[in-house]
Amino acid sequence: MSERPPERPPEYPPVPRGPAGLAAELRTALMRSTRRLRAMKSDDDLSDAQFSVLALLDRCGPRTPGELAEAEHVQPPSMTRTVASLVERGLAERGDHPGDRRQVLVRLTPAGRTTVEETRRRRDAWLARQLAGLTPAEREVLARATEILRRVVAP
Amino acid sequence: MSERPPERPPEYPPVPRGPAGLAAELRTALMRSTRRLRAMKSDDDLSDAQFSVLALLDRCGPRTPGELAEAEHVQPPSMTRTVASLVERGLAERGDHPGDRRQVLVRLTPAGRTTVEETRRRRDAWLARQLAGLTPAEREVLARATEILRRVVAP
DNA sequence: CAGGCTCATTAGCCTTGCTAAGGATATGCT
DNA sequence: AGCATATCCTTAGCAAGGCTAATGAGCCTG
Repeated sequence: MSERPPERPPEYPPVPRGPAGLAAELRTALMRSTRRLRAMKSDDDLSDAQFSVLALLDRCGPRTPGELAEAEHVQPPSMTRTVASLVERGLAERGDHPGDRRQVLVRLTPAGRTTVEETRRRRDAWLARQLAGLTPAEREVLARATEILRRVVAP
Repeated sequence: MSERPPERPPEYPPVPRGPAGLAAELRTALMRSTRRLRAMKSDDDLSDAQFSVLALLDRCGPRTPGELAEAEHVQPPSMTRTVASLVERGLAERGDHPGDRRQVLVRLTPAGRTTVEETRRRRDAWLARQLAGLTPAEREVLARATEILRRVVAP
């Protein structure tokens, strides 16, 4: 087996074009990119879970905790906690659900809306810098890949 | 502001081609894809952190905890714990470092090698099925995007 | 050979996932 | 109507996996 391997890991293999091989390389690239993006957040930032819910509320409007849990692929108690942390910070608020008093409608506060926009800008800054170093043709490939990914992993 | 919004969220906007706009849409697509992939793991599977280290050891050969921590963008104590869990499961083992007895070399066991290959196959299966439904041209776009992402987020 | 540095580990905290269980409200059946 | 069941959110308690601070072993420099 490999004893002490070379200092620099081997060059990347070419990306296969068939579904199985492509899946392996694409998955790795997606995971690593996401990890890298995640690492760019500052310490006093919102957590991932918090920001994700905030962004969802911003994009889709008021939602019940159950809907949020389903959208985030999380169990309801986890969402209860995330929502509670947002409410504590004054970024969201719970309100009555019209017509079903078991349910609750979570909505952004004005502060929440501001925060989501600021955070988004900040988180995108690093990636935007990297993309600025690419050629227009390369950005075109990424833009088209984005569209394909949206469909492939559509909820 | 938006009161009870439409049931179906609005159609996705077109993906901008400039760095800033592209960054926003690309980041979202990456995050969501990764979340979706992550959700595909079965319950008795390795955790993300565990699998990631196992895969790294498989790809790059024996490494010290410190090197692993750096590669995973994690603090050393976190890696100590992850490595410990892999050792407990019999998937990795600690061995002496030649020439520096403070350090430790973590390496895969044969069981670890088998596990990483199986897990990889299983995790890729879902994505491969989705990709099989695309046209060759679309897969070509994803393959080229993979190559670009590798460079963009390179460690 | 003494002091300081590096590496791994331990201890202890926090967040965020989970399941199980509980309370309030809605719904459906008789 | 009245009671059983279902649905929805929440509470309680556990586990995983981040983090920092502190510890101990081994290396190295002056």
